[in-house]
Amino acid sequence: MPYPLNIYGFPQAILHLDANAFFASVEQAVNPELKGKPVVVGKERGIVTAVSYEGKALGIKRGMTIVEVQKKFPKTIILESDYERYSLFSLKMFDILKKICPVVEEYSIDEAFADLQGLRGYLHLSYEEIGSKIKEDIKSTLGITVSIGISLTKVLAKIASNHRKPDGLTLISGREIHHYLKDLPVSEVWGIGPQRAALCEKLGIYSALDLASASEEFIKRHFPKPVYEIWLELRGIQVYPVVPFTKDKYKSISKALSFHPTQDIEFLLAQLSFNLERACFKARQYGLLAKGVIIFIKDEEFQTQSLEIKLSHPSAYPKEILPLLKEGMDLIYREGIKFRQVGVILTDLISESERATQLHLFRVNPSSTDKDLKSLYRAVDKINIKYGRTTLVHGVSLPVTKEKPLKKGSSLRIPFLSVRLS
DNA sequence: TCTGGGGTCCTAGGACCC
DNA sequence: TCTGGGGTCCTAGGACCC
Repeated sequence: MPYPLNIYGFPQAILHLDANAFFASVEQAVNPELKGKPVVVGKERGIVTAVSYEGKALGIKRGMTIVEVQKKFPKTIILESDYERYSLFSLKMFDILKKICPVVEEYSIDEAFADLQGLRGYLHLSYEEIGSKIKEDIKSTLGITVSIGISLTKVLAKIASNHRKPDGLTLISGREIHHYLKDLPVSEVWGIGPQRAALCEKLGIYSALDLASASEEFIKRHFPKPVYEIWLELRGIQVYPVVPFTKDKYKSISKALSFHPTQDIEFLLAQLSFNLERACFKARQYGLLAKGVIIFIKDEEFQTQSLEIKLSHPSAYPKEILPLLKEGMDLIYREGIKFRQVGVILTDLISESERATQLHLFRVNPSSTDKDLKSLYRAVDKINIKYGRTTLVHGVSLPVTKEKPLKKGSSLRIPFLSVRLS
């Protein structure tokens, strides 16, 4: 098993931190009475979004319906999720991590990577001691446990943190890699999903070690680039860097909702319009404008069709964009076929300030309609933030809001906006 | 759990241009 | 006018992640 690099120690190291059953753990930390008991989060959605380890031991899994849990495991404590609380814990958890290792990539609400290169000498601690310290600090401060993996690359660090949990600490050095890959199904490697796993199997690759042991030439011939990168990472060669910037800019913003399959074009357009409104609302909240919009529809067989529309100027205003989407919809809608989802993606996002600079550069004054739109939507946003997101919608979107009417809601049409009064 | 929503990145094929 | 090769850019659709 040739591992050409990094077998003599740890010239570089990446740490992966994974909070265990995060949402449920936070609830248990906040309310000590829940400790040691099966706890499930997700009451408001009707399906399980997180399960405490006590619940997992009983056999409760993510995605189960709440009703099923109540019936089969009546002693389970079922809670609504509280994202603000989880975000706060997440923030504090990452702060603790950053205090010890400054180069941190916040990967998701409950996961992070850290670059440990050079830290041993600086902290006078071994990698193992660094990992232990992080775990202890998080446990004593926040009352939750995390699993930590340390290895040469992100992919290996992921495997390490996953190796023992909850509350695990696993180091994988270069010369130990094959021990950890030997019995690991290839489908459990980060970046190998169902499709690539199936391709692996067809080629006689079953374990992560099978993949790592294949020749470079073989990998390049049979797999797309991402798998080649994973192959390198499995062999201890860093491809994916730790990116320590907090993501504050979106590259795209999408909104889509599923519904019972239908061919009712009015309804599909309403969905499209409603999704556009939601996406634009989010873009405006972030001060972003889109230069392009993609619309997509999924039929009953989950086949997707999409169409990209370029905007003549950056916008986050449904009034301007909607007519174009209607035209686009005509192009991808097929008569006699039922669809289960339509969605929009705002792409090529730029910030409003960039837009302003561009206007300045080209000595173009924002037209009065531009300003009107801006102030109109500013007012709309204000109302929707205060009274609920479907208080003010475009008339076209109305069939969607009718689908789930607000209590005591009635509606009133004004030229292109509809007002729901409650 | 045959399929929830919101993201990112990759790729194959066509258009267009020397 | 036709043929050929090669680069770049764009678009639609996949695949994967949490």
